Order: sequence, then structure tokens, then C-alpha cells
Amino acid sequence: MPRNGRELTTTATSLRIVDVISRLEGAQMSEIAAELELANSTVHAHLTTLRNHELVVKEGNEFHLGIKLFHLGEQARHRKPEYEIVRQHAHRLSNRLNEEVAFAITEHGRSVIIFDENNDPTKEGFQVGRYFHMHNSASGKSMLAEWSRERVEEVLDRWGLPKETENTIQSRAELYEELERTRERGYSLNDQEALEGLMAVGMAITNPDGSVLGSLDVSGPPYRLSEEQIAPELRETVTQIEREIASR
Amino acid sequence: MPRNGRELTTTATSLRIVDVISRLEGAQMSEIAAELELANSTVHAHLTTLRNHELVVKEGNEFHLGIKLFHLGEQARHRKPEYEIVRQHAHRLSNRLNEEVAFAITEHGRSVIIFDENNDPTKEGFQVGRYFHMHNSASGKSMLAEWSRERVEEVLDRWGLPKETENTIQSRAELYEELERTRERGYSLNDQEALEGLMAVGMAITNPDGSVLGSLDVSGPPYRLSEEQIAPELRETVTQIEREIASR
DNA sequence: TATAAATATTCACGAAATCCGAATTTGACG
DNA sequence: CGTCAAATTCGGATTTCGTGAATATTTATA
Repeated sequence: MPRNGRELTTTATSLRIVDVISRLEGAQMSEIAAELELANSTVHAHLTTLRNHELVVKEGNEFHLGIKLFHLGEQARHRKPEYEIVRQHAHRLSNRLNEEVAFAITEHGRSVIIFDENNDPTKEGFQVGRYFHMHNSASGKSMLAEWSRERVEEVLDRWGLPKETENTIQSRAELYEELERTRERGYSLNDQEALEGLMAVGMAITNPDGSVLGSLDVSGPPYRLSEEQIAPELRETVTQIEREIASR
Repeated sequence: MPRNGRELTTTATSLRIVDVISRLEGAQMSEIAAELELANSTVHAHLTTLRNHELVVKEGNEFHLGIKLFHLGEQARHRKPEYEIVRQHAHRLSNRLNEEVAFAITEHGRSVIIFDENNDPTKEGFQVGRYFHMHNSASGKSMLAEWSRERVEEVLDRWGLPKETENTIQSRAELYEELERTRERGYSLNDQEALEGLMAVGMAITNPDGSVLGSLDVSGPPYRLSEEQIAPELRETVTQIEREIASR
């Protein structure tokens, strides 16, 4: 995690205000001031600045996240050409298996699903854009399994092992064992550790230089998902992706 | 446009740095410093702060937009339940017409496509998340046509009438006439005014209180798109959407 | 692998902008 | 039309930001 050098308090406060608006899903100025223990006039100046730069919009007396965040976010989502390659393959895999296939990347010790392919175009992947902790998601564990112990520990120091369901791994020792098993079998499993009723099989995608690009996972209800059936197909897709990336 | 009250220079500088990274699609620290005529040490402090808050990531010596922007952007995109209603209807309309249907909203005098439905799930709508000026897009014009002359002028004062193609409207008088025609016929047209070879038919979606929620447009190559065929279908869809929104 | 060059990071201080509280304005509701 | 709650403006004491110079680190070159 970063945490080096000097942090500018003014910018930090502005960004904390953005976080409050995000957490409260829209908020009034005085709510924000109360939440952060700042004077109304202070928050007003921050909101004015954020508004001028379009990160925030005002609707009546409520402040909301601006659509510029979506504009910038889409840029981040399409930043690497590799991502589009992955999306294409994920789409085909989803059609073949008739299950949901998600592509997640990691930054700052958490992971975010940036593409979700499924054969029902009516519904959007409901988890797209959501943050996940890495110890309780299939994608997360598949990526942790590729990292050094040191790097894994940095993540755990920062985020801990928050419990989401009964099945969430609760101790570091247990997680390290699970990562070892993941490396042995070649894919990760998530048996309702993040969400009740959701199981997933995950596999990291590695760059030619050995670093991790992200992770693909196939998810669905436990009664339907057979890891024996899915793992080989997923392996095949990941191999193809890695080959295509390497030969660009 | 906002522009009231006091602007915090520190936050403003941080956000300008984000804009530079966005414009350059990733940049080194000294590039950013040169671009904004700031000392390296200054930019360093800003980048440290932006990194701590996950808006920016460092890869080697390059700084890039962080995936947190995508996280926040998805929240902005799904902010109103009305948007999801629109998306469902847009999807069905796209299937019926076999053409691309986009939903755009406007903030700060420009518009952004937040959903793009088409029957080829292989390709993502390439314009999703991109900013468009309102005078040269079908969505934009359909929304301008609903606004007061005063509000339209604010937009033009801020953004002007940048020329994108040979067909782009170049004068205010011409635009006002076009908006009048739009109101008369009940839908807007974009005949290759923003992109060569792309035509579109647009219609604003209004809230029960008369304000504009956003705009739907159907787009495609001119040889294929018949406004006489599309307009009634689009009208039907918009009416259904407005009815559904009103009865929530 | 050693050396040079380019770039990132740290630091202390003068200059500048933030943050606050009080006063004013705006807007919603009866 | 009056009341109340919220946003907005303003001047000034205090914090902190922005800088150049020095150092460390990374990348390029021989």
C-alpha cells in the first residue's frame, strides 16, 4: 500500500467528502459537515470545488456523485488492451458453460470486477464495480496465491479478514493453507465465503513477465456448479488468453 | 454552470492532475509537472495524496487512473432507479429495431452515454462514457429543445459550438431554428454532425415534474436508418418509460 | 556489470490559502 | 406572509502548501 510521503490535507478532505457522498448515496451539506466534523462553510468550499470539476453534482439540496466519475472510470476500465482480450474470451466461455463469468483486477489490496459476461443480457452483473476483499473471493484468492508471502501480508495488515458469511476464512494460518491448496490444484474456490448461495471457481491471469493481470472466475449456485467440469474449461480459456497476450 | 463561491486551489490542482493523467492516458510525474508548470515536489505530494485515496495508481514510473474511479462511476451510473427502467426498455427497443440504442444524461452542459444496448454482445458500445457536446448529438439536441433559452445559452457560453464534422451546426441562430424544428416534429436528428457516417434519432425523457431525466437515441449508418420508421417506435418506448416512471 | 543519466523522493522555510464562526441569504412549508 | 432550516458569504488567525536544493532511486548506456 502507498502511505509514503506527505499527504495534502486539503485534497484529502475533498476526497473524504466524495467518499461520504458515496457511502450515504447522496447527502446534504450539513450531513457531510456533521459526518466529518467540519464547519459548514468549509464543506461548502470543498463542494464548490468538486462541483466546478464535475466530480459532484447538486440536485436540490442534495449532493451526488457526478457522471464525470463514470467517464473517468470507463477510461480506467479500458486502460489496458489486455482487458478487452480477456472480455472477449470471457464472453465465449460464458456462452459455452452457460454460467456467469467475471473478470476482476486488484488495486490497493482489494479487487473489483470490471467485466461480467453472462448469457442473459437483460440483467447487468450486479457485482460489477463493487469492491471485494481478496480473502473471501475466488478471484482474490487466485491472485493472492500468485503473490509473495510478504505481499499477501501487506494486504492482510491493511484489510484484515472481515467476516461476510459463516464460511469466511478467519485466520491467516487457514488462509495460507488455502492458498497452498490453490497453487496445488491450479484454481481457487469460493464456497459461499462472500455471499450466501454463491460459489465460484477462479484462476489468475498472468502477464508474460510473471506479474498478475487479473483473475477470471465462473460463479453460480452451488447445486449447479461442478468444479470438475468447470476447471478444465477455465484452464483452457486462461491459457488461450495468456498466449494471445504474450503474442501481441 | 457552477462557478460560484470560493474554489480551493489545492484540491483544484489535484483534480487538474487527474485530468492530465486522463488526457495523456497515463503519465510520468515530470510530464505532469511540465504540463501544469508545477515543481516536481509539488506534483509528488499531490500524487501521493491521490494514491492514498486510490484515485491514482503507480505502475513503474507511470501514473494511471485508479479503478476506484470505476467503482465510484458505476455508483453514479446506477444512481437513479429510473435509469434501470430506461435500460430495460432500451434493450427491448434495440432488439425490435435491430439497431443500437443509447441512453444519455447531461451534467454541466455536456452529455454522456451511460447505457448502450445493441444486439451484438461481442462489442461494447464504443461511445459509452464519452463526453458529447449537446449541439451536435441527437440526445443533446433533444434535451436542449426542452430547456429554456436562458439555460441553452449558458451551455453555449461555456462550451461554444465546436466543429466536429462538415455537418456540425456552427451558429446559434441555426441551432435555435433546429431546436424549434425538433420541438415541432417531436424528435431530434443528428445527420453526421458529430461523427462521419453516423446518424441518429433522439428523444428526451421527461420526469413527472417536467424536468429532463435524459435522452434515448437510436443510431446507425445513414443508408440503413429511416427516421419515418424509427420515430414512432421511439415515441412508443419513451411514452412507456415515462408512464412507468410516473407510476412508481 | 559498472557508470551515467533521468526521474522520483525528502526536507525546511517563506508565502499563501484554508478553515472557522458569525452574519446573511435563500428556499420550503404552513 | 412569517417561520425555520438549510446554504452561502466574508474577514482574519493559523495551518499548510508550494518550492528549490539535496538525496535517493530507477532506468539507460557502455
